Amino acid sequence: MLSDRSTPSPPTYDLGVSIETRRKLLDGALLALREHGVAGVSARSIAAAAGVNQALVFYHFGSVDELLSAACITVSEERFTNYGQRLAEATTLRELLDLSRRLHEEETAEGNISVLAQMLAGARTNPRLAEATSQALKLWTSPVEATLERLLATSPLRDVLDVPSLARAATATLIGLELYQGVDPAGADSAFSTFEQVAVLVEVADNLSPMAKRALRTILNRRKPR
Amino acid sequence: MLSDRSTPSPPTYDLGVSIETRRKLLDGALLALREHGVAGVSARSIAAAAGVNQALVFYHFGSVDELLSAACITVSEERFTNYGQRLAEATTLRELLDLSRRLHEEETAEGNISVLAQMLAGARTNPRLAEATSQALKLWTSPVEATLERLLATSPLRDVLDVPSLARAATATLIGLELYQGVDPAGADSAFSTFEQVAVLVEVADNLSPMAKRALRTILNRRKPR
DNA sequence: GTCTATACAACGATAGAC
DNA sequence: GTCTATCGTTGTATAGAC
Repeated sequence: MLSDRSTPSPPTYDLGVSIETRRKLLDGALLALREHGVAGVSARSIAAAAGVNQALVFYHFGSVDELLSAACITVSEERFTNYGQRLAEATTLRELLDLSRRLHEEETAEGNISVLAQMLAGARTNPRLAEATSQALKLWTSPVEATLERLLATSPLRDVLDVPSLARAATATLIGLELYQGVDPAGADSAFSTFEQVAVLVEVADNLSPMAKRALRTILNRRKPR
Repeated sequence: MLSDRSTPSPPTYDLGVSIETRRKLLDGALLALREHGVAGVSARSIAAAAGVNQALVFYHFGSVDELLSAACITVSEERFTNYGQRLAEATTLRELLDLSRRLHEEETAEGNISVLAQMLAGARTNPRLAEATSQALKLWTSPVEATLERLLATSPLRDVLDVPSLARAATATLIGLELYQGVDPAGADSAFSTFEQVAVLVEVADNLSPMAKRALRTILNRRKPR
């Protein structure tokens, strides 16, 4: 962000207010998705959440799917910057784990994981949503992937646990837990703790003595699936 | 199953064909849910999939939500029997893991995991679906939970990895991966392999020498979250 | 760019003939 | 129990006034 300039100019350039409206629609889409889910989201419910006219959905984005796609990608891009910087600071698996928990709590509280989960559910039967969600998900996994890659660079687990796959598996688990939350909040919380305990197991394995590491690698490779 | 009796009697008691129709509707609901997702499922799409009249949805189940709920619970109950028996045969974590993979492949192929995922997505904004999905999910986790409980009875991991939570975490992961499959099939596959590798890590930890087990337990307890 | 008005399809749900 | 027919609502999408 550049430092502010003199006069209290209006928030945007005011090209006929269109940019503000686009912004409202993008936010409204996320709000509606969180409130009604992919099953209940519509041009009307989005417009209501955005506080604008329903016809503007089609004027600015052409269709509801297109708006949902744009909203999902936009929010992911905005979050991505924040993520990358904070994850770059982690120097051990333990720090990464602690940081991940905090980031996950933030995103869950803001409803962004919920948005992703709903988009993924819609993506199963809607190619347009699938395309957009795929892009959005890459934005979320890539900083985690980069961090893992860095921290596991010298680990014996590296050629047993494929790093990109590990990042994806973790992402999938967090999304699964988000959905689980809706039907069993207490159970989802304790499941989350257990997920973390298992992650600690990875960390422990990574801190083994050189001899123990070699032994572990042998065992894991012997049982490598597929 | 009792052994068959003499005459080739009709498949059901034929109380005006109603039971057959109910069955068709239940199957149709699952089919429609798999094909159109929770966002696109409707009384009409279900009736089409079932090959019956649309009005019968309301005659037999009162509402679409009610039918979806019944379908989800019914398919889970039917699967539950199969599961319980096969899981009871596992005598080691390794066997449990292999069996789980096979069961998961079967259920994914039949589209049952997809149904569960779509129901969970809908459940986030629909209390009726939430109630039903909660019941259905318990049917899936409980046999896994019982098996884990049995196999980990004497494990040092037992008071660190809460067994019911472990079963839930695994379920959530499988559901998350199912959704991931829709936007990145190759990525989801490799993520699944990694999930299994991590599971093997649990198994390895469980096979440690008594002394190593104690040391591990100390580490894990020290880092117990929350 | 934004609004009102409207076309038209699909939705849940019910009434009534069979 | 099952069907046809239909009501009222809500959905996407567009035309045209402002």
